[in-house]
Amino acid sequence: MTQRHASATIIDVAREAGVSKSAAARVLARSGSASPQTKQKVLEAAERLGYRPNQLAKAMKSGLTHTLGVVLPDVANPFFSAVLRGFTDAARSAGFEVLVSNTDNDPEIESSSIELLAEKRVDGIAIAPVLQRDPQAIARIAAEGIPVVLLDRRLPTLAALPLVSADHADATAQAVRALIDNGHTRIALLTEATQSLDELRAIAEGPDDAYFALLRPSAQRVIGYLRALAAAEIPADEHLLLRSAYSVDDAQRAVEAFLDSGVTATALHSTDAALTSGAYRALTARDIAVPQDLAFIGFDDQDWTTLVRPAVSVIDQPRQRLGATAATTLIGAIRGHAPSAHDHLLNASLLMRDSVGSITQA
Amino acid sequence: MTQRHASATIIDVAREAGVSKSAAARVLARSGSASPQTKQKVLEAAERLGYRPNQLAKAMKSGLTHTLGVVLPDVANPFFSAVLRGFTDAARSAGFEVLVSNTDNDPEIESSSIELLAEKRVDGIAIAPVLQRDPQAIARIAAEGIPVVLLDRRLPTLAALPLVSADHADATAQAVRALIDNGHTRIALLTEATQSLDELRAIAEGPDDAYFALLRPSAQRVIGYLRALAAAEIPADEHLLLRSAYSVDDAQRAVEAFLDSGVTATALHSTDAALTSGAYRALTARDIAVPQDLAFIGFDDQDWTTLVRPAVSVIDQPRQRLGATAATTLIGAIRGHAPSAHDHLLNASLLMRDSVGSITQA
DNA sequence: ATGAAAGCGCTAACAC
DNA sequence: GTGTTAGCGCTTTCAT
Repeated sequence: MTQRHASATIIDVAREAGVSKSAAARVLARSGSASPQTKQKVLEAAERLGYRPNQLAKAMKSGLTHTLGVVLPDVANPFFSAVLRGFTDAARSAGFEVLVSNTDNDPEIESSSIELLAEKRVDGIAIAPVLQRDPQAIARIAAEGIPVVLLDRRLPTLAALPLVSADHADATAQAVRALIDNGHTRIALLTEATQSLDELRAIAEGPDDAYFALLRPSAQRVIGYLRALAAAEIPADEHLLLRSAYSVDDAQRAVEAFLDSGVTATALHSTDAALTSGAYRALTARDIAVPQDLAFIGFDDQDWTTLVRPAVSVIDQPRQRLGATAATTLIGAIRGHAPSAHDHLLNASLLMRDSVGSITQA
Repeated sequence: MTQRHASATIIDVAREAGVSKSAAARVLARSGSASPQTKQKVLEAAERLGYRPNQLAKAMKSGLTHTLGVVLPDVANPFFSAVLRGFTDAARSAGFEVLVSNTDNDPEIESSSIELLAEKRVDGIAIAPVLQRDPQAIARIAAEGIPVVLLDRRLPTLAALPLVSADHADATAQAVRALIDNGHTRIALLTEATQSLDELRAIAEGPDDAYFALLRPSAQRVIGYLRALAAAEIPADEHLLLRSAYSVDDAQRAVEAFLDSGVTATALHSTDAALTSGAYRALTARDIAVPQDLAFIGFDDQDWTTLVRPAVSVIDQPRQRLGATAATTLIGAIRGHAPSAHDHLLNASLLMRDSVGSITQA
């Protein structure tokens, strides 16, 4: 079989330099010893031939490809594209390249992507997993000892794998506390969580952190809301929990319905980027004056939040840092030959802009 | 040397099945012939052992990694993240995985990225190149016969390489024509091109397409503007060419300065995503009523353009399709063993929304 | 139909 | 200090 783009091999270099294969290999890999003359002859020969080491061959010997895999729902989504940026930056500065896959939240695609990455012998994989009951592919590679880190979300059945995510509950709690500090007590929350208020309250109040940790981000955020309210002794109100599917349109509908319902609220916090866009659309569609009629805090520092007026206050997740942390965690596990132990919960921060006003005590 | 994550090899499978290595290889690769019994024994053994083909070894033999490289300025930039999405989708459906690199428009990073991809023996590389005078790394891999396609921009010294990009001149011309059709004649253009009006006009009027093709996107867009004006017999006016560096802030400053200058214009078109954000900021800062005081057409279908009011009309580049086309072009070149010949200029489209009004003829 | 053997490019003992 | 050799996992003649 002829090689496709026959570039010079170490053998070619050795022949050109008039030394043995291993002599050439030694100087090219800066390992072992070689006389100055040999060194020079080999280096010159390599230069002349435009020698380029074949990392495939190196990987076969060493078992290390210096390649990381990252499996995400969609790299075109601003959140994940920022995560990917952080991931590739950290990977590259440690000498790793990265192979990306999109899953579109399809479990089939996810598992085939993971299999492919494993066949390509990546040294580790970061996955923002599709939320499903039986993530076999992930479980399998993890069991085989390939370093894996979960991104953004955890799966109940994979509780043992390290997770890198924002501290979702705290993120939302920060927003709610800020609203409370500004005098708000009727605070609506737009969420895609589907659990009942009672169920969520039980978790929020319960001491069972293990159970909490297995919740999806959306639910953890509601927990943060409930805890912030409780800390301020503000009762939670079923009617202030606005439910929406994960889509801009549905979020808009949900918020419009709420605004039309007559339920009173002085503030609104949306707990996700898409929901935030939908909520904002609803506010404009219903001509709500922000922050006079309603204070508003969105989620994720999207471009548009500073382009509109008033500029929208948001909870900002450290997106790039999430990616970078995932990469370094993985690399640590690869280097340390030990499974990367614990979770990394990074703090989100509140970017206070002009969409929140103070309520003067009556 | 011990392998890192020793997964079963074809030898293990052969032993488990009680056949020879080559027998196992044949059934596992569905090549050559094997008796039904052998086939079954091998398949079962593979299943039992959780055999996973080692693509590294396959690649060593075949010289094909089924991996594509893509080198972009920044995957977190919405334009490039969409391009990347299209690229990975097309790659994956043809059985290729993709390795990404960010360059931040740094020539050093670009060339080292390319070298690394070449060392990993990717089958082809798509590059949105840093605009520089001497792109040695690209020239080198291209000379070695590795399939390369340029994305979005061309380099004068690499005129021979195929390019996949939007038809920049036509994109801008579409916007300008739409403004003209709505009665505008005083149309300002925000650009990062640095050539003088005379220089650009010479190219716009000249028959020298070869020279035009080597211009950077920003300049090609101005050419489209000049041609659209010329077609309507509207003279170009130096004062209507607003110059800005490639940044939101600088664009804002440029537009604000223009608005403050007293030069009259009834329409503005910004020729890039960042410039569009900056221009929009300036319009809000100066309280310009759009479209009454000024018609506005932006560039790239960014999220916020439909969140603000009035919704901003934009020129939309087929971002994902650009990426997908780059991938299929590359794959064609890989399969055909022939250098992918010609360019692909994809058409942008005008998304007419509410930021353009008609001028009633006086 | 099946097995033996060579070889892709590289590294690492191991002799000399 | 240098060369010989085996082998990473796989495909592919080539005999049998």
